[in-house]
Amino acid sequence: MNTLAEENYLKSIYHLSMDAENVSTNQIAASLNTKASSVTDMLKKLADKTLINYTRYQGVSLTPSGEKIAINIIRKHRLWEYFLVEKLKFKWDQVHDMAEEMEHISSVELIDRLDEFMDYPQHDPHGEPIPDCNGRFTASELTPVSALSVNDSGTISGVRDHSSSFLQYLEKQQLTLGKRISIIEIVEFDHSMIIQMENKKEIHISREAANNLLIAL
Amino acid sequence: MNTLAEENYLKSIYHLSMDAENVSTNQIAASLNTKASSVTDMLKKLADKTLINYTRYQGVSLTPSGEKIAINIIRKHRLWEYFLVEKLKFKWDQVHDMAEEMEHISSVELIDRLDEFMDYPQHDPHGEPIPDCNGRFTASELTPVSALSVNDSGTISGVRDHSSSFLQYLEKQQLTLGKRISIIEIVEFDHSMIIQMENKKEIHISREAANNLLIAL
DNA sequence: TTCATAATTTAGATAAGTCTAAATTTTTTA
DNA sequence: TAAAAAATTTAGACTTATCTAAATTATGAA
Repeated sequence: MNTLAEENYLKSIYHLSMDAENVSTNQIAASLNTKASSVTDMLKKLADKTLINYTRYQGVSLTPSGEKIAINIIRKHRLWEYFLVEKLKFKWDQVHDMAEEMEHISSVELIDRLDEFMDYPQHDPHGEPIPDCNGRFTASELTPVSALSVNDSGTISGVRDHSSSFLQYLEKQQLTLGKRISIIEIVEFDHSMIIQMENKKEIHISREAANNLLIAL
Repeated sequence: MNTLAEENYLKSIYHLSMDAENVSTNQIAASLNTKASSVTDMLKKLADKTLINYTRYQGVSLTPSGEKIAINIIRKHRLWEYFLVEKLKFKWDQVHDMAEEMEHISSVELIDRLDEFMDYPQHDPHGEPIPDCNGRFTASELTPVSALSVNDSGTISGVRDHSSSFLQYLEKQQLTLGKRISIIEIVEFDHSMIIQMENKKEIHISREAANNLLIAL
């Protein structure tokens, strides 16, 4: 088994690998709120266990076994988030920190039964896909609202920013998962957008918000 | 907040305090599978935090704040055990190790909502009482079967030994919580007992088993 | 293409929790 | 009640994961 710290490093490397082939020491340090020197120490340890590919000064990538562990942690995180929202009625902006602890509960059978109990959900409360018990999942093709043009429309299906301030803002504007929206106007000056909800209500959102709100076309 | 190790020490001291006023270093070491010297180190630390009363060579007891923490961990342990059995359909002999990890999830609101989700259960799957959100609970008066006399009867309401071997044995004999039994005969030679189930079936159990099976009269 | 700057690694230290072996205190027993 | 035995504590060491400060390597701008 792996320690809690090791699991957090693997998860962080996995997430950072979405954006780049190789992940840098500083990126990991920033994402885990530690110092680069601490990261280097841990990278050596993970490389010894062949969970990552690491050459000094060159950044790292996950090996197949490292990736498997990372995906399993992410599966647990997302299933527990789903549980917290669907069964315990938490709001989508409240569940991250709790799931951060729960993702380290080790039992495989527990998580498989939880999955079954909730009827095999496909997405967590923020629209992220939930890997199945074999680690397989399809990262659906989502587009940021900021990439749309006037008259385009789609269904809100995810967020890039999981901060509670952003999630609470969306909640207040009723910009929640599953809602259909269409683009009414794009303000040339600051790239803010006016969007229309199904109930015809119009909402004005910043470029920043549009960039972090994801749509299925 | 307290570390995982601290929480486990407090819980152990709490349980051991059921049998004796003051708990000894060796008792704690045995219950946590560590060495007495490690226990001494931790006792100093817990005493510094005023979670225990400790004088060298004299054993320890919990302070009110230490007891509060211990009871909270036990509440979490028992609620998660209930969840695992009632919602995820685990057997009563499978849940201890999982709950041992889950009891350290810190969120108070999480555990209170879990309690509500399950409709405020009073007992865990082994018959142990579940403290409420204020830490209050009534340790019901249970009698070991071994203390009964011929013709006495009662309802199986708890176990002293939580080992999976004992629990599996009980399950196989259908000696599960809620079943009514009565004493038919006590064998003088080895103090084993012949008991009768509601369906008239007779079962022969050892003194050892009778000692670990608890009855509400 | 060289040199300043940024990124990364190494060296050495620290804190938590554990251990073994030795020293001390308490308890038991003769 | 004094010695032997048992229980407990102390001393010193180890591991994991972290840190700061210094050294090294890589990168990018002139």
